Parts: sequence; structure tokens; C-alpha cells
Amino acid sequence: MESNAARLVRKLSSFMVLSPEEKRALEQACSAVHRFAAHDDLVQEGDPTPGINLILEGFACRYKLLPDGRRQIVGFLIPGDLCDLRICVLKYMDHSIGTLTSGRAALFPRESMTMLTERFPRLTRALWWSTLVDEAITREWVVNVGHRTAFERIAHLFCEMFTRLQAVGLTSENSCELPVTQTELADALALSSVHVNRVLMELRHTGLVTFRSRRLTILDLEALKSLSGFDPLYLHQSNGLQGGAQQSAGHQTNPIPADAQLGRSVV
Amino acid sequence: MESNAARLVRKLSSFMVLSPEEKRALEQACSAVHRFAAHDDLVQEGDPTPGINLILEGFACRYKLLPDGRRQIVGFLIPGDLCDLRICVLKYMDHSIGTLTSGRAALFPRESMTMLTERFPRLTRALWWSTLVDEAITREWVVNVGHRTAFERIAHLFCEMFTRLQAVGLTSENSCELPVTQTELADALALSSVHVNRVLMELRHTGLVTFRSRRLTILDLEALKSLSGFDPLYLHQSNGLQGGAQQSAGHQTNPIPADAQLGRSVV
DNA sequence: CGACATTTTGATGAAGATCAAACTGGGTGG
DNA sequence: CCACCCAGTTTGATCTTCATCAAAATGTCG
Repeated sequence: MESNAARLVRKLSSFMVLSPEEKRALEQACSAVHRFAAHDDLVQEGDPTPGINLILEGFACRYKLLPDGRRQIVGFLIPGDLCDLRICVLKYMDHSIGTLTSGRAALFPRESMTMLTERFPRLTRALWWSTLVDEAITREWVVNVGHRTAFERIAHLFCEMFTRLQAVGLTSENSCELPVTQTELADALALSSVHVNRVLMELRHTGLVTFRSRRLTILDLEALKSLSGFDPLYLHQSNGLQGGAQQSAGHQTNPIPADAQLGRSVV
Repeated sequence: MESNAARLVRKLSSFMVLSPEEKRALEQACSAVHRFAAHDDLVQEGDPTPGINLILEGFACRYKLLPDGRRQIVGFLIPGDLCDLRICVLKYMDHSIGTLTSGRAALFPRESMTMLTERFPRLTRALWWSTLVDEAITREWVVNVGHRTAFERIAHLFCEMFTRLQAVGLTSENSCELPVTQTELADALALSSVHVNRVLMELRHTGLVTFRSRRLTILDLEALKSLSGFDPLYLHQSNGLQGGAQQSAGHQTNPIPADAQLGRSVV
């Protein structure tokens, strides 16, 4: 973890290779770091839209509350995720952002974001890409909650989180921190925590996955993917599971190279 | 329906008042109109991303197919909706777009979209807003499918569709065309068509809603909203249920007036 | 009129919710 | 260092919603 922006840079790199100036610009923009506590709200539904937070360390989630008090988590936020690039346009938040753990976030002043996007059109495109991926993830969640069994749902979410964490360098060989309680999993997957518990045990017994004391270990990724119908296409990581794009652009045909000419970006 | 862009203009107007030049520019951009048939695919998952379609007439949906052949509809597209503004950035479609009825669509050439956004920054912002609303709708669908009963789900979807159709002038007093079969409703709501049918009858018997021969009639909107937990906030229509913004900006405090100064748009 | 899609009805079964209680383990303070 | 507490996990028993299968009724369009 060299700099604050490192995770974000790494994530964006799985879409396009960033130039040194672009990286530097990102790093400079996220200097205003603040800490947050676990189980707290960063932003609440109905609030006028605040600034843009970049998660540096720790986990958070987007959620919506129902009148009866139950909540639906509609997305997880991990280091390198921007909480809401889009917020600049809308007047009010239509959902809340809550933390799952303690951690650190950088607040992007709106002006520096504006400056960034004016001076670096390629960066604009990369940030835009990241919002589109968020959207694609949400769509996949509709499918997950709508049409998959409890077993598939959990397996699918594990594949997704592992893949996303891999892209920001937060996995080891076959495991990663996933500091989420079973109740929170239940809220995300629209299941009861009791049922989540039973299915987790099933996953353990079949030797696919262990999930204990906040750590997810995937023993058979291929099986997990095929059982859950996980296809990483929707994450739009050109590199697939390799994530990262640590290597230079040379033999890597997929990510857009740093000197590519692009039609001036749109929207 | 004076011009092709009229519905889009009307929808965007519920976010900000557009100037005559901006309207004219939009109208000129969507000249390449083509017809589509019912129950056909406009775009298929995995396709390289095509141009940007604007639905002028007819209904369509976004959907994803599961390995077992079942499908999840992840969003409805109505006249005035852009099928995928975002498509310019991503390499492949992560979902398909299928038509529900026959109709007409305008294909925005990518270049004219680029031109549009370069010359009219306020328009850029309005288009951006529309993509954010799409995203917010998808999030609400996660909640709908995840945490609401069949009765609430259907009621909620009806509220949403009525409100959205109202914003583009496709409703009468208390009813609208909604050319969707019960099976398609089922695919959208993650229910079986049998169950949809039963709940629809219940809705009829309780005197809240009728849905017959593709026409939705809402007999008691307030009751429907409160029973389903529908809060139009997530649609981000400043005007609330009034939609439209046909009237000039004068006494309407909410939408951003045509001469507003805005910080150069971002992303 | 006949063919086909769509809606309606009935009967049965299964996935997962709910309720309640016991167990685990890490942290705190006495 | 132990007792306690609290959050989180595990287990068991029962109940509900909704899926599934099958078939009849209705509607629509060439």
C-alpha cells in the first residue's frame, strides 16, 4: 500500500493502463483522509448529496431500509471503490451507505474531481467505466436474489467478492478477508440468517468453501463458479480473474494501452 | 407526438428545463429511425457494444438468461428511454435487450452523441442524470425482488411503471398501456406466472388495480403506494408524480432552470 | 374456424421463513 | 485470572409462501 490511491489505480488498471501523470493526479486528489468506525453510516438516504468518498481501508455497503425495519444491502464497497461518483448530479441519496468495519476513506472535493476530469479525459473514461461496472453488479444482484437458490446465491456472491478483491490485490492464493457477519450476508442475499448459516455449513461439508472468523477460503473455485453460474463477464475486467494489470501493457492485449487515442469521451 | 425526441425531452425536463437549442439538438440527433418487431432481440449479451438506441414507440426490456433457461428481466424500457448510453465505454454487453412489443427506435450515431455532449454541457448532465436514474431503479428492483411479498412486488412495479409512463406523457387520468404478459411480469418479479395470476386477481378483488388486455388501471393510487412501500424518491423526478414539466420554469422551483450556471460537468 | 398464446383453476410439494433456545468465543471490568 | 456479557453462530421444530405440474378456459389473429 504505497499511496492512498493505489487500490483505485489498480482497479482502474484492469480497464486501461494509466500513465504516470494520471496516477499522480489521482494520488494528489485524495489527500483528505478520514477514519470511520464500524457499523456507522457514511451517508444516509434522503440526505442532500455529500462529497465523494473513496474507500481506502475497510468494508462498507449500500443499503435500503424497508418500512418494517428489514434492510436490503444492495452492494458491497471494498477498498478502491468510490462511494458515489454520481452523487454530483442527484439532489438526494436514494439509499444509505453504512460501514461494516472500521477503516479509512478519502474525500474527493468536488472541484478536484472536476479538475481531474477536465485535464485527463482518459481518466474520465476510466472513472465512468467504474460506475458502469457498479451498475452491472447491481443488475447481477437482481438475478442472484431473484432466480438463484440460497446455495447458488451464496456461492455466487463469494465468487464476486473474491474476484473483486483480487482486482485490488486483497487476496492471497485462495482466500481473502471478508469481514461480514452471517446476518449481513443474509441482508444482502435476501435470506434469513438461519438459512445462511445452514447453507454455509453445507458449503463447508462439500469442501468448496470455508468462511470462518471473517475469512473466506475458496477450496475449489472452478466448482464454485460452475455451481453458482458465475460468469465474470459482468465485472468487465479485461484481465479476467488475474485482475491487477501490474505488468506493463506490452504483451497484454486487453487493457487499453496508455497512449491510445480515444474519441473524446462522452457524457 | 410532434418529434422523435419529444418523449426524451419530456423525461429530461423533469430533471432540468431544456433550452430551445438543446431540444433542437436532441431532435436532430435522432433522425435514423428503424422499426422493430415484438419479441425480438435488439441487442444480445456478449455482443460487442453497438450504437445507442432511443425507444420512440413500444416497450422493451433488459434481461439476463440463466443456464437453466429461465430468464430474469432486470428492467423495462419505455418510450423516451435510451437503451444504453453507457455502452460506448464497455466492450461487451453483459445483458440482452429484448422487445416486448413492436415499435420504433432511433439509433444515435456515436459521433452525434459526442458532438452533443461537447457542445451542450447541460445536456450532458441531463443524460448523465438519466443513467443514474436507471441505476437507482435497478437498486430498487433488488429490494423488490429480495424483500417484498408477491403482492407488494406487483403493486410496487405498477407504481413504478405508472410513474415513469406519466413522466413521458403516456398515461391518462388513472390508467396506462402496459403491454406485458403475466409471464413477463413473472420474469421481472421473480415469481411464477401462476402466482402472478393469482395475485393480480387479488388486486382486482380488493379494488386497487385492474390489469386486463395490456392496460393497467389504478383505482386507488395512494393505497397502492402505501401497501407496496413505494416512495418515488428513487426515480429522482423533481416534480414528483406530476412528471412532465410541460409548464415553463417560472413558478416551478424544482427543475434546474434553463439559464442556470453549473460547474462544468464531471465524468 | 382452427391454431396458438395467454389466462385461469386445482392439487401437491419444497425452499426457506420464523420462533425459540442453546452454544461459542472474544472482550471487559472487577 | 475469572466471571460476565454480548455479538455472532448453531441447532431444532413448525409454518407459510410460492413453485411446480397439469389441465381447462378464454382470447386473439390469420
